[in-house]
Amino acid sequence: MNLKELAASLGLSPTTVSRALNGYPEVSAATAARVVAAAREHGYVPNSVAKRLATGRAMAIGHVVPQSEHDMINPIFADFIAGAGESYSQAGYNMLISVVPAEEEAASYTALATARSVDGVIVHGPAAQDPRIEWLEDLGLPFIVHGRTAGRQPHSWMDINNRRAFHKATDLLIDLGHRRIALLNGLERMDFAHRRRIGYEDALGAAGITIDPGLMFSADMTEPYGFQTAMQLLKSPEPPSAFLASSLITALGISRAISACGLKLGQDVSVVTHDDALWFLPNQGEVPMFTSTKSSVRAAGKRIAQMLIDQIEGRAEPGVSELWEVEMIQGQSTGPGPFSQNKEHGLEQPHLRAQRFS
Amino acid sequence: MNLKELAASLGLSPTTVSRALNGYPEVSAATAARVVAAAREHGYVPNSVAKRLATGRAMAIGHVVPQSEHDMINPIFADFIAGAGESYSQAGYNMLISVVPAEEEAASYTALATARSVDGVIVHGPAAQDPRIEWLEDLGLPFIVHGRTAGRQPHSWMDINNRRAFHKATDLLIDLGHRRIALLNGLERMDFAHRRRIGYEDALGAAGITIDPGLMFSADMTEPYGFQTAMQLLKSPEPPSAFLASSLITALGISRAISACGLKLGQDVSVVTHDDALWFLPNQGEVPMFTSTKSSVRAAGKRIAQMLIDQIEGRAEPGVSELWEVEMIQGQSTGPGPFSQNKEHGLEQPHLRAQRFS
DNA sequence: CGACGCTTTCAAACCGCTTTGATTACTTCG
DNA sequence: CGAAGTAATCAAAGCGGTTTGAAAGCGTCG
Repeated sequence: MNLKELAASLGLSPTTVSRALNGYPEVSAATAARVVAAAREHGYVPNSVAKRLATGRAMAIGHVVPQSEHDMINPIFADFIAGAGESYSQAGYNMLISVVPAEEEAASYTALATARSVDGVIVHGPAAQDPRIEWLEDLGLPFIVHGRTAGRQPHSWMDINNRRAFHKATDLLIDLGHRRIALLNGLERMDFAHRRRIGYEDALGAAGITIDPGLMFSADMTEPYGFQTAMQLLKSPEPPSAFLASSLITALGISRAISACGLKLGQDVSVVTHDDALWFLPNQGEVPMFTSTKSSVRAAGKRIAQMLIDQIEGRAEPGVSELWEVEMIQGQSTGPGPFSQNKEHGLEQPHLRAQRFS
Repeated sequence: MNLKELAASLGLSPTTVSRALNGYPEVSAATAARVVAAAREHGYVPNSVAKRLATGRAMAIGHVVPQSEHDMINPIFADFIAGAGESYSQAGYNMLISVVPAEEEAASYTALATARSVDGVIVHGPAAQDPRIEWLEDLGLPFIVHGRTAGRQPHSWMDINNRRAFHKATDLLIDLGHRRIALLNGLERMDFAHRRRIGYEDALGAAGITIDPGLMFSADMTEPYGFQTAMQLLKSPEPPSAFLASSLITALGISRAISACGLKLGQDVSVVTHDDALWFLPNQGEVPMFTSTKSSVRAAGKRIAQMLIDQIEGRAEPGVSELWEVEMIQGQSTGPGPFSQNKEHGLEQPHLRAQRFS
C-alpha cells in the first residue's frame, strides 16, 4: 500500500492525502480525519526512502567508528549509543553506524555528506588535536563532538569537566594524607585523558608534591592494564599509597592486584576512579565499592543526540557547548594515607563516612 | 554535482553515465573510462537516497534493540556490532540501529519492513521461545538470529554450542574433583542461558551428582551479581568448591569475592567461565587468568552479517544455520577439588599445565 | 448578479537515480 | 544495393513521496 493507492481508495488525490497525513492546515478537518483513519486501517507507512528523496532530509544521524588497534567500540561507546538511541527514536531519527578502517575515516565522512545519507554526525573520542572538526566544517555537515578538541574554529561540543574532576579526585587523596599517587590514565593523545592528567598535575603542584613521571601511565583502559601496572608498582621499592584510575574497568584490575599482594583496598591502598556509570559495572549501593567521579555516559549520549537534532532542525545555533560537572561519590576504596593528619580516621568505619558531595 | 550535471558536462545522457559508473557492458570501454575519470575528478558520489528509491534496495541492515530493565545494549552487543560493522562496510551496507521501548519492538520491525528502510535484520538475544521469528516471517523481511529459539519454523541462525560448552566445562570441574559446583548463569529466559543450564545439569547427572537448586542462579551478567552471589555462597554452611559463570564480567565479581573471603582462586576455589573475548577483558597470555570456554562474539558478528548479506543478495538460501564449537582454554582459575583422585595435582604449578584442548 | 476572497482540492513538476524501449550509426551479408 | 544484425547511445518512464501553482466550490458584498 503506497500513497497513490491509498489516495485512490479514498477517492482523493495524493496531494491531499500527503498533506492530511503530515498535518498541513490546507486540508479540511473532516477529510484529514478520514485519511488518517484509512491509513491506520490499511497499515500504511510512507516509504522512508521516497520521503527522504522528496524532502532532502535523511532523518538519520551518523556515527563513524574507525577500527584500529585501539578499538573505539568499547563498553563506553555502547552505553553512549544506548542513550543517543533514546533521543533518536523519540524524534523519529535513525542511527547509522559506520565501522571503517582508520585510514578510510575521512573518506567515510565525505561519502556520508555527499550521498546525503545522514543529516549530521556525532564525533567520538576526540584527540587533543583532532582533524575531524576541520573535515566536517569543510563538508558543511552538522556535528557535535562528545568531548572537546583544541581546534581553531569554535564547534559544538558536550563534555564533562575532566580536568576539574581529576583535580578534585587528587585533592581528595592528598587531603587523606596520600603523597605518592599513581595515575592510570587512558590514552593521552585523547583529549579527555589529556585534561585529566592536567587536573592531576595541577592538584599535585598546588599541594607542593613533586610530579613523578614514574607514577603516570597511559594506555587503553582494560582490566589487565590496571592489574599489571598496579602489580608492578606495588612490588616496587617505593610503592604508591593511592591510585587514580580513568575507568572502573581499570580500577577493578587495580583492586585485583591489591588483593593479590595481600593488601586491603581502602585501608592499605586507596583508589579513586572515574565512573562512566556503565550498566554492567554498577558502583552503587549504600556505600559503593569505589570512591569515584561519576558521570553517566549514557545520559551524555542522550543529551548530545538531542543537541544535534535541535541544531539540525534549526532550534539551536551551531557552536553551542555544555560542560557537565561530575558527581563525587564516596565509596569504600579510600582511606587515610601515610601522611594523614588525624590518625583516628583509620578507625572510622567507611560506611559512616558515606556521603555525596559535589 | 549530481548525475544530470555530470552527464551534461560530458555531453552524454544520464543513462550512459549511470551505466558507465555501474559497469554495465552496453557502454563502450572508451566512454566508460572517460566517465569514471570525470566522476572521480569532480568528486561525484551518487545520492544514496535516490539510488535506493530507484533500485528498491536499502543497502542497510537493521538492528532493533529493545530497552527494558534488562538492558540489551551491553559490552557483548558492542563487540558484536564491531564485528558486524566490518562485514557491512566491506559490502557497502549501512548499519541501522533502532533503540526502542520494549513495548514498541513489534511495531518497530513492522515500520522497518513497510518503510523499506532496511534489507534485512539481525535478531539479538533470542528468548527460549521468541515471538520475533514469527513477526519477521510474516513481514517477509530477511533475518538471521544470533542464537537460536524453539520456534516452529526453520529459520536462519548462527550460534555457539552453549550446551556442549557448559557440559564440558562442568566435566572439567568434576574431573578435577569438584562436586558442589555453583552455576551463575545469565537470564534463563534467554535461549543461550537455558542451553547452558541444560549442559551443566546433564554433566552433573551423568556423573551421578544430585542437582542442587540452591547452587543455581540466573540474573543479568554484572560484576556485583558475581560478587554478591559468591559471597553469600562462600559464607554458607556448605560452600561450593567451584563456580561456573556465564560471563567473564561475572567471573571477575566471583574472583573478587574469593579474595574478600581470604581464599585463593584456583587453589581453594575454582572458577570456569564463558569468555566472549571482549576487547577490554582480554583473558590471554601464556596462562590466562581464567579457565574458560571461549568464543569471540566479535567474530560471530562478522560472520552473521556476512550470512545475512549473502542471503539478501541471493547467494545463500534462507534457513541455513551454523553452530560453532567453543574453544576450551586452560587458565589459572582451576585446580583440584575436594574429591580429587590424585592429590599431587595440588602441587603442580598451574603454568606447567597450560594447554589448549578443544 | 458578477466580482472577490477564502477554503479545499487537484494536476503536474520535482527530488536524483535506474531501467525499459526506442533510435541511430555502423557492419555484414545475400 | 537493400535487408538484417549489432553496438552505442538516448529519451522517457518509473521509484514513492512532497510541493508548487492552478482550479473548483462557496459564501459575501457592492
